[in-house]
Amino acid sequence: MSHHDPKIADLNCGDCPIRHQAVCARCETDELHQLEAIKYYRSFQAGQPVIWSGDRMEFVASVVTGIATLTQTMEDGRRQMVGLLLPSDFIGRPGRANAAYDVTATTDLVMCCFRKKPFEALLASTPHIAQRLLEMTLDELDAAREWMLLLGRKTAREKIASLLAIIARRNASLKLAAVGGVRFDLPLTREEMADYLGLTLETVSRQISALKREGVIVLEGKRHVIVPNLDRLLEETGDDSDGGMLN
Amino acid sequence: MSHHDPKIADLNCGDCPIRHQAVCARCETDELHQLEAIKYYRSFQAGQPVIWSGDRMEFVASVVTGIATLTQTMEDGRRQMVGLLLPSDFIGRPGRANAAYDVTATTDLVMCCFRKKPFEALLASTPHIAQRLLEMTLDELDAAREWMLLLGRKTAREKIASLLAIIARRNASLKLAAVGGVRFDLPLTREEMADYLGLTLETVSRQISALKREGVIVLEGKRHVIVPNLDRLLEETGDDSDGGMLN
DNA sequence: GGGATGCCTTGACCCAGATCAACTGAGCCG
DNA sequence: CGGCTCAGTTGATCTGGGTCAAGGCATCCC
Repeated sequence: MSHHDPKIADLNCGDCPIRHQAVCARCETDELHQLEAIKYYRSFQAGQPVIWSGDRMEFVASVVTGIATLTQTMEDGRRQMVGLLLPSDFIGRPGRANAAYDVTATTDLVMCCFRKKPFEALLASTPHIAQRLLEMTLDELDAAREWMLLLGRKTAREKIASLLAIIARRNASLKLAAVGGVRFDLPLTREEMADYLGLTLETVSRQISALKREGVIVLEGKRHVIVPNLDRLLEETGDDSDGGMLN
Repeated sequence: MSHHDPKIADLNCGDCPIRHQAVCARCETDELHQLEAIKYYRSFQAGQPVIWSGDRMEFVASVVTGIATLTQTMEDGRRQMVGLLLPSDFIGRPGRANAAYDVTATTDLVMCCFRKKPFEALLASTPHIAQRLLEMTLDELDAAREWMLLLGRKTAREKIASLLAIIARRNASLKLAAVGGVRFDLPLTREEMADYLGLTLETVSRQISALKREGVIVLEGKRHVIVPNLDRLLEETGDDSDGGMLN
């Protein structure tokens, strides 16, 4: 990883790729300096655990690059992913000493960590940080509730289509819906998808094959997906067509 | 309802039953006066809709007494409850003009509403309100994630046991786990339970019958539940025995 | 009283998705 | 090169919970 980010360890907040999306988004330059004083970067390789549920957490953090997952595990091994953390997403909970979920890096990951105690102090003294964190938490709550509908009521096919649509949409917005369809790499293994969707990996595989067979998606290798017609995919998600204009 | 709350409409915040749990929990008396200036009460009868998803919302609110539900509906009628709102819980999202979910009163309900615009102004100027709202939102996010595990991975029996345990625990804490077991009334119909748990009402009914048959619970009528042995019920939830010491 | 309605229960049957198992293919290492 | 591991696919079979259908039992209203 060090070859693309040779200096990530001394990255200046002003040059940070998530400067305007993360908890620090609303900070003025002086507020940013205060955050800068308590931050440090940590990197993880794809597949590495970041924290185990129940571990003491000495920091909170923002994802800078890469993807992490939040999962819960039952004693008998059943697993449910409860969050997918993308760049700018926040990890940890102010006011809580121990992690509530397992956090794992699914791709190479760089996190911007803040020591917890001083961060909590800043939260109390810097409304811009508290406001932004509230806003982000409300967004996550909405996402969690949307996921509850998926887990409780959608069919396997709808679940897969919904997951692909979420990833596709995220990439479509960046890459301006190129002609010839949206294309992206799946950041998750079949098993991780299964844990996210409340399915088994076999069902995930079968449903992906079915969508491929019917031309809704095209696969290049196992991980690279091409969506020739995004509306077609969206129809398969079970959501109402006009993506519900909130806000 | 008016016979227990003859003067709910001019209740003073100092006498409010949720004074120390709701968004206002941390407010000093002067801050409370500011909230008091923009508040008004609204009552709903059991079964009444409070807001429909997509409706313009001119207020945010706290539940004072009674229970409300948050549900999402798909075009074809599949429904998933995504939140159960108990006294002190917060309704609405600052910064959002339209409701994202259907809100329904499942019992007679009294809400303490704040006009949205001035509430948002107070949020920005009164850190005690913002802090409390952040804390409450983080708690709801945790609850939503726990529910994701239930929806994605638990069996029908575990789902029912988990729901009963949540309600039982809430009552046990109040009524100091009386000898002879916890007892409570179910605040939800079988169908509402089904919508909460991602099941059908028939399955809910069958699993409740099974728990009754096996002596895990005792029913008095359709709605009154007695849990002779809370640990026994907890074993059926699938959660790890030592309710995971967070915080 | 009797019909209507709402909530709940129970039975019979079915099917979507889980489970169990075999197999492919790519990368990796000795 | 051959064997190993890891990720994914596919088939055969099973089953938990859904679906469809029939009743039960209060409550309410004419």
